[in-house]
Amino acid sequence: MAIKFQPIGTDSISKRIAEQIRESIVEGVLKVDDRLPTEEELARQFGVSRPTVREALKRLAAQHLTRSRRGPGGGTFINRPSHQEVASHLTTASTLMVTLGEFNLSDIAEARKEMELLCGRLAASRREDSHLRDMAAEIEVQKNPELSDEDFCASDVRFHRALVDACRNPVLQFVMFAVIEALQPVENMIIFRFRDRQRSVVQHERILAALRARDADATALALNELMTYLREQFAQAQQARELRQSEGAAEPATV
Amino acid sequence: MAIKFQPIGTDSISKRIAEQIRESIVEGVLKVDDRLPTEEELARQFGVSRPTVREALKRLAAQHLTRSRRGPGGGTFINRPSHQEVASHLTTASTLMVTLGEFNLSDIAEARKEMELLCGRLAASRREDSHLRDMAAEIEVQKNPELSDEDFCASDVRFHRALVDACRNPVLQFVMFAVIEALQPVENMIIFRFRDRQRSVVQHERILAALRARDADATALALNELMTYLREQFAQAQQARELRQSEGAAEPATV
DNA sequence: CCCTTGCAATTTGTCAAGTAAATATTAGAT
DNA sequence: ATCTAATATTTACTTGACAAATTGCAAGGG
Repeated sequence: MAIKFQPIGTDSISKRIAEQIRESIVEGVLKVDDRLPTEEELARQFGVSRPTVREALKRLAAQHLTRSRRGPGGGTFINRPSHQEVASHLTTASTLMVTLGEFNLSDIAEARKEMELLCGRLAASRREDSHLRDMAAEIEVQKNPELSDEDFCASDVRFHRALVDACRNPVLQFVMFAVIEALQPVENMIIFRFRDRQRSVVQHERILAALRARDADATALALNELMTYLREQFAQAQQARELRQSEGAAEPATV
Repeated sequence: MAIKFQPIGTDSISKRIAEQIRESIVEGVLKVDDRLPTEEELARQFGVSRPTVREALKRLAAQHLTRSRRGPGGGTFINRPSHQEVASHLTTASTLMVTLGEFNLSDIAEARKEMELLCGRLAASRREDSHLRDMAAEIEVQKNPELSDEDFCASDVRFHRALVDACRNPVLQFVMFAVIEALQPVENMIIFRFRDRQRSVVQHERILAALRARDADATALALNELMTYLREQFAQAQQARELRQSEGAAEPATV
């Protein structure tokens, strides 16, 4: 008898309570800014103690599904999921997956290349003058030779975010922000010892010119060159990092 | 005096504790499968009570950063973030954002079209025979006229997942699963009253044939047709839904 | 009459101590 | 030697209480 019984009460009470409330939200029973009953009332309704209810609410709060305020008129409310919060959540998750080696750098770099190419093509026809201004401003920043590596990298990220913004599709923006941000710490730590700033700036200017001319093919071409270049640098950097790590592992005392 | 005072200790203790532990994880102080001290010990170290520590741990558990087991040798451990868990998290978040109108359908449909086209192109050169088999199997399922609308839709999702799998980039797979899944409930509820199954199956077969021939352009062409067709159906469905909603709002008693 | 100040009520936040349940280890029994 | 039962450890949950924050109202002063 190798029947697969379904696990019954394996999930903890607080988890099941959180799950129940979450489902009420996605099914529309609880709407945005609705107020839940007080913790005491919830505890009574679920037939559990208040700390248990609180643990469930903390689970939901950790997912930005609810917020709580003290005092009269306070309580626990259903949150509208904001792009930023969910995106930051996604970003930290993806960053963690990179640092733990769940995704490797070349996979992310490839995904970024392909998706940014896509955004670039769309942006060529949809960009507004404001996007061009933002990108031009970042290029000016990047020309400053006094800039620290970190600041240069931050400006680079802003440039690419402006590019992605110009494609005017919220879903692509959402995803790309996470991908770009997930790569940033690595860029910060690794890339710049190999990277030629001047070359990046020239590429950025080519991209900007192509976007200004609303030329999708030229945009894709310039982006493709930049991304290919970046991927090479990544590969180099990753090799260097792996080398350093193995050296560090062999001789951990030299810290 | 319009000085902007910075909020001081506004964050709750449990939140700050969770934050501190989370940072230890991302900074690599705590590694995967490391065991945290017992709740009692943590409470002592942080100088707070055990329920407070527990709330912090529940926050982390909700993000799949930790897991807990009872008994000796039990405790709280650092989780390796699994693709599936994080993806499911992302999926529910994006589903919620769709249902709450944070993203609209046409934006998602466009993003899906563009990204799936991209996956298709990559898949043309990278697909394995196993992917072709999976897709062929789903097409066979879809040919069965006895199939319920729901089952047809589920098979459709599996077909597209197999297609995305064939591009062999974990990051793209990760993102696409969330996008495809986020659209599924809507497809389930709306699409099929407008959709011609036969036509979908024919398109699927064209895509499969193109992939089998490793012809990226043909794959993209076939996918583009299918996706364009789908987007039209979406637009139609959305209009119908909006119409129904406004009617329902005008006459809410007829439920 | 209006504005400020302070008090009270409400609700989340935290604490304390203890019981229940699960599970790995160890000792014991067959 | 192998299976079983006791035990210790650790999380899961309960009960009851107090602290802190925030809002609304009311009283007092201009």
